[in-house]
Amino acid sequence: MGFQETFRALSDPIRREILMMLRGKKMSAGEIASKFEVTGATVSYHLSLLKKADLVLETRQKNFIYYELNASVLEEIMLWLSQFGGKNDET
Amino acid sequence: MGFQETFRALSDPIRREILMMLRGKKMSAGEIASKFEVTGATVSYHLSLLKKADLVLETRQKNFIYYELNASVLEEIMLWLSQFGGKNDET
DNA sequence: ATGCTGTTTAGACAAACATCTAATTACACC
DNA sequence: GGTGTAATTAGATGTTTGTCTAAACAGCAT
Repeated sequence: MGFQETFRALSDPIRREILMMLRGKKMSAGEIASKFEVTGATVSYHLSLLKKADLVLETRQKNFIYYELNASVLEEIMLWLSQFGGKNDET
Repeated sequence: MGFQETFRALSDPIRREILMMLRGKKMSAGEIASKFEVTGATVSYHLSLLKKADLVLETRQKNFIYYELNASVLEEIMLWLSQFGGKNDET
């Protein structure tokens, strides 16, 4: 919890890419890792940060670990951002 | 430009606080710095990052430098965030 | 030109980050 | 119990970050 962790998590391109992949469907760690050039260990590290920031949820099944998006935190961020003029409020 | 810089800029509590201070009114660098415990040099460093991320604009006047909010980049961020379910789209 | 005030830049440094390789854990299946 | 596959954790390493002190720059006033 906390904006610090959330924004930091969102600051890395790999992590943003992971979140985008996760729109709609769950994916296993290996499946996610296969989409990147970096090692599986590195992707695992990124997943752990996303998990710590509460941006993804994990569920175990067989010996796979599936990740899915948790959009609720992103909505909090949107809410926070909306305090800055939001859009065209004062036409 | 780029989400990397923007999110990174938003990840620091001091920088978020500065942005909130700047809602509505311009403030000089010294005025901003006086609100924090850290040195003026440190605040200057944070301001430079905010400026680089295009989140603030500066205007010089006398020997003061005034900063003001530039909300447009924040709106881009909101737009990017809205791809993640936005709200309660699929009731 | 000299000095004063506001602000930034330079240099140093500890802490945090992203990445790798190697080792370890966690399950399932034979 | 042993083997194999999926994934994480540990340890090492180079880079980036946030902070400080001290120095430099920019204007204005004298």
